Amino acid sequence: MGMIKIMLVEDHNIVREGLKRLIEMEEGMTVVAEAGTCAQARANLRDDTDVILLDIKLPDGDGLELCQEIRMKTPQVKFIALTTYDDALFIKKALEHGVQGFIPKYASFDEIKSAIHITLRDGRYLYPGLNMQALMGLSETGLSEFEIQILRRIASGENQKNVAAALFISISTLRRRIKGICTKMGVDTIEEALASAVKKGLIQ
Amino acid sequence: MGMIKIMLVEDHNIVREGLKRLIEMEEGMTVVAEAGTCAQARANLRDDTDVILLDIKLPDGDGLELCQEIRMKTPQVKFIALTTYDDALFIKKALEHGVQGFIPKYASFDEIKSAIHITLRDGRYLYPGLNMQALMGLSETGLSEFEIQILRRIASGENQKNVAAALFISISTLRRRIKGICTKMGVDTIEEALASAVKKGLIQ
DNA sequence: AATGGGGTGAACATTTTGGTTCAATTTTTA
DNA sequence: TAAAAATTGAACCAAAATGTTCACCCCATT
Repeated sequence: MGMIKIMLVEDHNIVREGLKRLIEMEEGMTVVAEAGTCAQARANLRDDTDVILLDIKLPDGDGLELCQEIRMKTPQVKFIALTTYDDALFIKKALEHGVQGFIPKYASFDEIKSAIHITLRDGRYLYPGLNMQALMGLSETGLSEFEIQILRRIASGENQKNVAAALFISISTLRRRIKGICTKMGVDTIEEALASAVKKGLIQ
Repeated sequence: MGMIKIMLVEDHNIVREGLKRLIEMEEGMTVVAEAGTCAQARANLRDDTDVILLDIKLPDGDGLELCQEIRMKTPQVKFIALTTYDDALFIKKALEHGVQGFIPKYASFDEIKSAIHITLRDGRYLYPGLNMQALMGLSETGLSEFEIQILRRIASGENQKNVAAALFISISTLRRRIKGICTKMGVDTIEEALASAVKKGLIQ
């Protein structure tokens, strides 16, 4: 019959066990596999899975790569990412990796249930508040990929001379871009910009 | 009878609902109150609560201040903090605010149950792995409160001149401390140190 | 063809930060 | 107490980052 087969990939046992009990209490849903790491997910994946509820951040790697990998093997499976408010910026990237649904952890279980049903029916689902949040998060910074590259390199200890060389721009331009970054982020120093960028998950 | 009355303070609805179901399934435990924010926690607090399972990070403030506040009113209540691996550094601070128990979110529910029982029996509980993790976390950085102050100020956009003045040390000493911070953190630049510190939750 | 905007690079001066050394003071250790 | 070590502050210099101005090129508009 039409039992929805769900796999849980989530490193927090509390969340995973809680979700499992909640799902098992529902009619028409069952948890067929669980994993707390990317490695476990690869091992425990079952071909007949309908939906994978996936935590983006896993102890042994990025959940998104895992997602892309699994979709090669089992294209029919739908992914729903469990995000936190901090992860809103990842939505764009997650979509590129083939995640069809997004639901924040602060959502209620009823909302998760409908997320599962709607994702299976329509092939996609975006939690109502997330869309705006993501846009807000992006417009707050509005940084281009290039500007984020600059931040990443500075955050990894390179000086401006090397950053400019690595990105094939002059020191002048680099300085202009840094100033632009600070303006966009509404801060005064590159240090403040870095702290803010890390907080927002723009750089790892 | 000896029913343990539990309050849940946790902003992620999934976690909270899951915990609630898990607890309600247990003999001898019941959830008497819930909250997703500090404000809700103040409003929903009941005098007869035995244990509060508390997420440190809440949308409208620090769970630790809330903890201290509630302990004034209802001293008999025991607090168990739900931490993530990133929060290990907060253990020391949390202890000062009167948290008696610590359990990471990646612990299993069975471990949470025993955490609750042991905290009530002994007045304290520390998840086995956390102690070492916390020490590792601290030894990884080993930064003093003063050094963290420095990072915080630089991260908020102050230049070294102002930081030194604000902390009543000379520029020479400040520079020495900054160098010490970089050495301790194993990085080359203050920018890299900042990025790392934000990642580790040392500064907000 | 002329105009103007956006982006880039160079060339200054100035400020800020980092490297090094030395003297004075406090704290620890023998 | 005396010696050694750690901490602080000052001075000087080098390096890096920032402020400012100007010229150039590309491209779209007129």
